[in-house]
Amino acid sequence: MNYDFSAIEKKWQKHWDEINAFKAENKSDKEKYYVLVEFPYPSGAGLHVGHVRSYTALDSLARIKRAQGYNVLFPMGWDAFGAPAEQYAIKNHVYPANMVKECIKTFKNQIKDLGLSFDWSREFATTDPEYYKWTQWQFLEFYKAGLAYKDLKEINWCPKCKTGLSNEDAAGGVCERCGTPTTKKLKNQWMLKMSAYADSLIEGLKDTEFLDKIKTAQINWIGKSIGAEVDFSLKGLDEKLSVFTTRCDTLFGVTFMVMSPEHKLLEKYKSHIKNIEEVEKYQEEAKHKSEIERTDMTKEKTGVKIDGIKAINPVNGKEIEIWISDYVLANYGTGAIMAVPAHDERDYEFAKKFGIDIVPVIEGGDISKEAYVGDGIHINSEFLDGLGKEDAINKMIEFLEKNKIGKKTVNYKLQDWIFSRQRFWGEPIPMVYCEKCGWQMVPYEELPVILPDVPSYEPTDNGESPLSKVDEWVNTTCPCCGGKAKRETDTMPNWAGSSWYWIRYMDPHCETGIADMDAMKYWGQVDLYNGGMEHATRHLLYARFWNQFLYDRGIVPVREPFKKRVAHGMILGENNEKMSKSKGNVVNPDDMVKTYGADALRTYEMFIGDYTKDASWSENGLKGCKKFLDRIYRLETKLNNEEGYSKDLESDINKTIKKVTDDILTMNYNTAVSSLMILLNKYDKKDSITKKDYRIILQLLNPIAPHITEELNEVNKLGPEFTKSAWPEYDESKIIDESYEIGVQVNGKLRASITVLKDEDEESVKEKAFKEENVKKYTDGKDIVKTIVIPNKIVSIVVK
RNA sequence: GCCUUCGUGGCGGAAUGGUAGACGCGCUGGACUCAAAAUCCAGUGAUAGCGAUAUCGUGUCGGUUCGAGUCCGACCGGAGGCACCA
Repeated sequence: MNYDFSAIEKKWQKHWDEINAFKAENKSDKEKYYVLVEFPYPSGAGLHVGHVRSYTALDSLARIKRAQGYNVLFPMGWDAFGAPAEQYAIKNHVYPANMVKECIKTFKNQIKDLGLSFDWSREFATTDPEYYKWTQWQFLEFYKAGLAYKDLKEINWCPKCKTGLSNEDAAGGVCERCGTPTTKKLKNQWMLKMSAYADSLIEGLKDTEFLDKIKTAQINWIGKSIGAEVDFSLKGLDEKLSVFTTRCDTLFGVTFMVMSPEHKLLEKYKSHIKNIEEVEKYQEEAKHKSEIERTDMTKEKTGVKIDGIKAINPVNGKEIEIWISDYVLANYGTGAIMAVPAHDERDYEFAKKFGIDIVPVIEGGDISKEAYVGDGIHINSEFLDGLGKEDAINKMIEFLEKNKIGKKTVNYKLQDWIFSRQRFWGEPIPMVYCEKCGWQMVPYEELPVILPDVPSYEPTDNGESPLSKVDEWVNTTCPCCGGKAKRETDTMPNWAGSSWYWIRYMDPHCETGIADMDAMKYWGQVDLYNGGMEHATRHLLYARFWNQFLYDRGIVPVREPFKKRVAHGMILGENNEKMSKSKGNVVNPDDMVKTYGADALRTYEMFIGDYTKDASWSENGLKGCKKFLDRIYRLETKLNNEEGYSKDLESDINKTIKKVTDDILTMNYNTAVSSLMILLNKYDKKDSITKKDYRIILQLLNPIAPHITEELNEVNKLGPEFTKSAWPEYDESKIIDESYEIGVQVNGKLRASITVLKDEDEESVKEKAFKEENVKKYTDGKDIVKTIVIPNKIVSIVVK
């Protein structure tokens, strides 16, 4: 159809800009609604059709909420620190800030072309000094609270990126950025004491409406486990080796102990170890293995027996061997375990390989074949004999605590957040080191610590940040004594800027704090937060931790930042595979907007399928949606001069108002679009429609296809602009049908269908059912066992 | 291995335990046209039949129910997450 959709779209986008149609006010009598979509990384590749999907989805929701009288905050900004900009800088030897500016410009233009109702007056980038000033300020808050500390730590190290990584960024033993297997490296790092919030992060989930799978992912990541710490004394030494166990009831089955190769006691008692060379060789090997190699479960167990040191089992005084093996992790529990080969698969495998005793203490299974990990009655366990698992654990803890050889303990997989990166493109950590005074905070009036330009953006081979080469920046004076001091040259991780950005949106230009308290109190929680599943355990956990900390410091008024979290599905290529340049299946939203228009692209992406599930792209599907909009356009030729709704459309119209409203607010966009298609089909069957008929279908479609609907509403003089109109209500009395066509089943098989009045008398419905020829055919001459009439639904006849 | 999910036409996908396949794509036939595109009309799960209709049909096998895509159990397959966490 030839109408100039590009001109129409441009016209309305310009108009909305001019009248500030989507500006959210911080002072309002209206009820607030805060919709947030994760801000994008403005990469050079530009917008992806996946962005269009989630942005449009939340946009249509925001538009309805506004029309329903809410003061809606729907902001957009840029998460612009991080790898791609830095990679580009390294390659082209340019300061990343300029490149980032260019990318943001492109991204923003692409987003603007889609007619999304973002409040652009609140836009910012995490790389703006006005923004990262406050990121640095908050770091100092962590420091003041004792939750930011520098520590010599075994950290995850990516040999390719030459930087340290948090545990979250090195999940699975590979670097999140480049996929290189990570190794361990001892390094002085800034850490945030996230572990202090482990329980609080689990507890807080109760106050959110996250999807269960997101909650589960977080709970698993935090990995809380309740057990006991038990002290084993070392024979002939005034020393004890502590272990953490969830099964202290199996203590009588302990036949050896295993320390991680990194365990501190190995260094301390070096002189007592007769085979120290062998031990050190093993330690060296473990160090050079990548995390993947170390945690590969299919590999055979390895280990070295420590010759010269033995432990005493505290419950029975038996002497047991101590081994070192890399299947024991240094950073979980105490870094050492008590091994119960009879009832633990890993210990069993180890014991079998090295010929260590296996003593069963729980009845069941056959320990000559495998470790028995099931429940059962305790045996060979003196005072625990005859007890079940729960009782035995309780009794043992009581025993341990009474004899001061152990206590009940809780352990978490969640570690402190490694917050240092030896990279250039990140927020400088605002700390100064003075030989005399130690670590000092950069004074508040000197914030932000501006990221300077450097001669080279590459990470250095010695594992220091490129910033360390900028002498005039590094060398400074100590805020405490005024003497010579050096700046911290590590930068913050990519996740820092995104850990509080939703707060800044509430008051983006605030100069006295991260945001004004009144603004934060007004906007409160984000009502709906949309983002990818890949952020369920990283961004979302960091952000919640950060916010809970701010809450505890009295800086923000709410403890949980996000009320509801939803995740969109991916848009795959036409070949059902993830879109990628190498597969050549990337669809560029710009091209689609040019060819079919933003409205058609938006409608298609809403229609493509279940919002939360992956869907594959189909250009024919997009064409179909363009056709739908063309048909909507053509309705103008059918306008008559009658008032109100057409009588015969009233019921359908009211039903559609209800359906579209409910569907969009519950994010069932595909069925919202389809119900509008159904309504259009009804309109098309008629010779003419009224202005009111036309306006309502345009208004219902407006949140999804905002430009063309405004245009048609205007040129046909149907009513005020939709951005200035209240969302329509439906008339309950009009959506009730007067009659229904219902099925008649005989012995569960459909044999006929009859028309009945609403709530028609049961006897009369039965009568109609039995009058049907095809029903008679299956019931005549048979015993009618029973007849079930479900009002307005179905008649079910059972015969014999 | 554990956890979470999902299995419906040629395709994307609809279905509060109540007439499976809405809506869209594609395809077939027709109208309009010199022709094409666009548009409009009709048809479109499989099998049999001119047809009314019948049988089969929501991954497989069972179960509950008057009635199961939907609930329960076992299994098969795909996707995602976790995984030597003591």
